[in-house]
Amino acid sequence: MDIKEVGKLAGVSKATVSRVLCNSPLVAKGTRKKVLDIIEQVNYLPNYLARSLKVKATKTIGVVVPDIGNPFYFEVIRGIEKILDKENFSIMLCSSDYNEKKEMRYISLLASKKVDGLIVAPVSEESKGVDNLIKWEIPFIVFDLPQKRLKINSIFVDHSKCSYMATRHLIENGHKNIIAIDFLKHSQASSRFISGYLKALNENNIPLKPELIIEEEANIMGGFKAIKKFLAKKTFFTGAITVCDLSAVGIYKAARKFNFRIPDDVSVIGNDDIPLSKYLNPPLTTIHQPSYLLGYKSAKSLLKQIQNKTDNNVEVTELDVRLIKRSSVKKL
Amino acid sequence: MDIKEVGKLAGVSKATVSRVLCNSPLVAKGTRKKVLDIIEQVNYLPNYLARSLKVKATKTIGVVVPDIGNPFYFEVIRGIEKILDKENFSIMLCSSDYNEKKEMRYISLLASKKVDGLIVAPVSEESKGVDNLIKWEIPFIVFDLPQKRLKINSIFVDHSKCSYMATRHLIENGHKNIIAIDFLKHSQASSRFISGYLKALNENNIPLKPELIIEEEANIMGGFKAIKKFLAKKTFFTGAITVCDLSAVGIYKAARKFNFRIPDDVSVIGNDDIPLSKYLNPPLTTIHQPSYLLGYKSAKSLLKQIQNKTDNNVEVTELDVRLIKRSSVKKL
DNA sequence: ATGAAAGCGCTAACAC
DNA sequence: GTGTTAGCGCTTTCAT
Repeated sequence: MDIKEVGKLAGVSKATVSRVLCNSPLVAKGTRKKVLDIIEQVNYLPNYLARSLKVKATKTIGVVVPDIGNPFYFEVIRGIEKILDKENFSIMLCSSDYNEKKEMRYISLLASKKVDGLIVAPVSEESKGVDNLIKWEIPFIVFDLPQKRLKINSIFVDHSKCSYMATRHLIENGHKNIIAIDFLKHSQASSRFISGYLKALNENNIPLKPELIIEEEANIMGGFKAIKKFLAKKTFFTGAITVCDLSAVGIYKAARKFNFRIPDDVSVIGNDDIPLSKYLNPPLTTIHQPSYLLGYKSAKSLLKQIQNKTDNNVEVTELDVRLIKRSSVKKL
Repeated sequence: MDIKEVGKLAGVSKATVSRVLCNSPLVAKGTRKKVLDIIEQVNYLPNYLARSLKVKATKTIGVVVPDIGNPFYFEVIRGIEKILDKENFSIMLCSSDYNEKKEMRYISLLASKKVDGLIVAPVSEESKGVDNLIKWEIPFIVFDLPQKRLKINSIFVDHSKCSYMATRHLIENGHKNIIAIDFLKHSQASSRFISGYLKALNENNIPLKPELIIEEEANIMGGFKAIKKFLAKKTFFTGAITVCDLSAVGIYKAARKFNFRIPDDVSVIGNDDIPLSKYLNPPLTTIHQPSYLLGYKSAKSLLKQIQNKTDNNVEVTELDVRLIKRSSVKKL
């Protein structure tokens, strides 16, 4: 069933049907009703594919995040959804699994599907996918990880600041042997998370022990594995910072399994402050990141970009983070 | 940049370009290379919109869930994503916010965008959106809430069984005054959650007190509000069952705010067993639902449906649930 | 092995 | 106000 057929049944041309579908004022009241009745009757469903091909807009935007299973990104997506829904845009969601190849593939895919724009949380600071977006002249905005090449719309949080604050807080509480659990990089990108950690150690004249740094998947299992490895190597530590709260939960898991206590035996500080962190046992001390806002602002900015094609000035916004003290850190 | 232009640059017709794009064997090796080189050179991006219009398939499926912010649905989506990704399908994600109107709107939207199929967790047992899907002859599968009209592909969990098990467990622990926090219905649909609760009370000769039943949004805030209202009315209770773990967390929140203890003052049992429940303080006793599997199986079944158009037998699968005893219930 | 041409379902410019 | 028509960018017969 297409507009042509609807037109035939209503005794008008397909152009007229199209007009009533688009709410064009150029159609007589009676005709409109006639057409609408037929549409109702035959349960006609417009084909947006055809429409999009013609008008060169799909009213959908693509979102690619590193891990759809992380509540942090969920919050971001909620923020995106909130504003996109208002403007009748749909979301196409992809999870790159912290994999640059996959990220690249998804970005191409979404571009081919002619999304009107993309919101991407790149896996590295030099995403090849982002380079292509520029080449293809597709509106997009990057969040979470700032990209090194400056002139790109982005809104982010300084990850090195997060790890710096966490490490410093631990140091202030008398900790010197602090492990850092970063996310697993599928390339040898430099890590802002580690650089903040280093800075804090440095400022306090604590020599770096490289064996205290580890990379694992940024989820519960990853955090668990990290601790398992440290324990196996009999590494001594009293504090831990993690790249995300989920990894910190992995430490909680390890604590039950290997019989150590948080914070009595090890103090832990997470990063991102997912909604459930405050209800953990013990409530997790963490660095709060404005995840919902990250999504909200990204979507808003992208939409603006899509709507006023003219306005080409780039916006780079850094959002604040703050330390949330709860009960997973003990003073030595 | 389109295939015609690419063809011109490569000195062939657009038909030939299309053939190399589709990996057709009917193109000479040399020609293929020539075309591929140009494509690479000019950074050509195929337009899947046009392709989809022609081949009548979009390689994307629509997913509509009641609440994208609930980790339970996240898990489901992870399961869906897992298998769809393997088959190179994309996901269009929508959140109906437990609102039937919105659910209907999204289903129409996705249908208009010509998704190849839909996975929907309907808000009610008689979803109007689902009715339309049948009319439009679009492949789909329903999960979570079984629909009353039988002949529909679905895979679900019996919610009345969940609440029954939870209530019974509380009764076995000596509780008689048990509140039930259901999700907020925007229509007056009957609730399977409540019916299981009723059944357990009945079997144990505990008279129903209607004032112990409440409907709130199925999230942390909703659970919190429910308790606030009970407290305001000085309702007496020692146990609580909730429609999802997030609502149970709302009780945890209320416990801190209003100074009661879990499980000493009130025992609580959640429902769905989100990944973080075991790390809560105290670890939450709950009914485990196979969320990831729900998504995984739904996607698998939908894909089968899409691929063998012939095979029209419907599959109705009920998945098992089980009580997970942790530490949020106290024996009276 | 390649090209010409029809057509997927729609919109919009143009004619009346 | 309404109809006719030319595309949007692609795939796919049908010729050659």
